[in-house]
Amino acid sequence: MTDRQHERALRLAVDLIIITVREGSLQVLLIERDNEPFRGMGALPGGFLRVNERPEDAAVRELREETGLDATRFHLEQLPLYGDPDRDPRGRVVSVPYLAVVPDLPAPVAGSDASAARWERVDAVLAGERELAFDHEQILVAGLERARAQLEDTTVAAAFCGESFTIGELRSVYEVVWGTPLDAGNFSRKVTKTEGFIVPTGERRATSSGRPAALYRRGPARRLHPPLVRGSSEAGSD
Amino acid sequence: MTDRQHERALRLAVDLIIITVREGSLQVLLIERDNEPFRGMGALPGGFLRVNERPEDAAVRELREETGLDATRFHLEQLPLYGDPDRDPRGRVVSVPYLAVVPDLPAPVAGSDASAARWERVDAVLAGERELAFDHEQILVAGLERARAQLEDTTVAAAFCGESFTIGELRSVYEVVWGTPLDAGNFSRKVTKTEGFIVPTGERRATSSGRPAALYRRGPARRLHPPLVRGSSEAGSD
DNA sequence: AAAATAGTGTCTTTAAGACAATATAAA
DNA sequence: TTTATATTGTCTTAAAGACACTATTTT
Repeated sequence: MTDRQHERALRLAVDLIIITVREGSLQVLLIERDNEPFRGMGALPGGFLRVNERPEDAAVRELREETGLDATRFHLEQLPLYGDPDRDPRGRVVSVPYLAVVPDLPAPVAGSDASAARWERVDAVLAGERELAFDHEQILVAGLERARAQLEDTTVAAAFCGESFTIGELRSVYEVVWGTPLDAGNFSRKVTKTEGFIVPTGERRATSSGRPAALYRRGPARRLHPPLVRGSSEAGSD
Repeated sequence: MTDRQHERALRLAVDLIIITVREGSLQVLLIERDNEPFRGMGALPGGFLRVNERPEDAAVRELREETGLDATRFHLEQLPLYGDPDRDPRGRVVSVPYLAVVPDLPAPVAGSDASAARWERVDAVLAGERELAFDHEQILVAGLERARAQLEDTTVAAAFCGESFTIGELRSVYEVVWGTPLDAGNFSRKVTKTEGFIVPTGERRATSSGRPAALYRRGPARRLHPPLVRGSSEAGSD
């Protein structure tokens, strides 16, 4: 078998699904492509793997280059790759998606390469208001489903919050990401009784109105047993 | 940025973690390498992706070439890839693992390419009795953990069994894969009451001794809710 | 006081898990 | 009859879920 790699060299790309909860909605970090193909369309941040570079290192580097974010502060989870031969018109590009869940950050773009990086509402993107380049919508959908599943049996929801947060804020993360209301009382009991999920700081925070809530920070536990199952509670305030 | 891919071309390989329950133990399909590097050592079946080939198609092709098995009959699940720059002494090779759970098959090797394919006990391999090439032991361990987790909330255990099977055989799959005994009565109730997991054939099968068991085949359900949780029952026959 | 949100009490239901009891076969 | 495995019964406990109720703040 002859070595004809030069005919159509295979390249490996990393793509980043960076999601957060902002302004009461689930949002994803997108860049605007300023090169062909798909010029002007939205895309997940990402880029090609360098020779002798580990995929995860490439993900951290690309995120910094394109958005100014420091991914070493977050947990990046590698998801199954996308490798259809014709998924990229530029040639044979296999994409490795990385998922990160981050708190509401002040501004995604610092003094960065592609300064067109910005948060966009996931519901708007999936409703077709913002068309994504390549198969990035498909990759995004898979990443979202993964994140939703992760909320069930990991403590990753706390990664959506800042350093300290109230139980109501944490519940809001679940509600926004899952798109379903949860019973406030039952949720409160669940997270406080799950060893190591959240630890009280002793302080309180006054919200706009109502009784001020106790503040917590993320605990050492990373897995939730028993899990916090989706599609459970239907009760809301209305 | 210059295009210097030819310096060290990146290749994508697929590796297959094919596991089964045979002779009362969990076994994995391994080949013996007859080329350098790692000549004579065990390895997961696999090989390089061809240009314009989808990764999953490559997995099916390599499995057939190396072991004679037809992977289109099984469900192949893609796992996170391994891409450290120095994981393969031949060059820059990124490996995509695929996991498949199969019933006890008559003989893995037909008239195949590498006729050295054979089932080996997972416990023996992990005990170091059989050293694996590359980082295949690490890949195997990740695949096994994935399979164990899948037993919890999917019906994949039935894929370890033949066309028809008894509840006891299904339970044995769980016990062998998880390495823990389960309570026969509780297990029986759980799987029969989970809608769509197994459907009775109406027949019975006489085992070596004892009351003959009813036969079932796999049902349409693919997910288990509520899940069948590991580390649950400690009770066994002794 | 009224409104709003935080957090607790309590009841019901579901399911897990332990383990006894029964059923049906072979030796 | 003994032994072995299958299957059902029953009780206990853990946890989810519904929802009423109390607590503490702002307006």
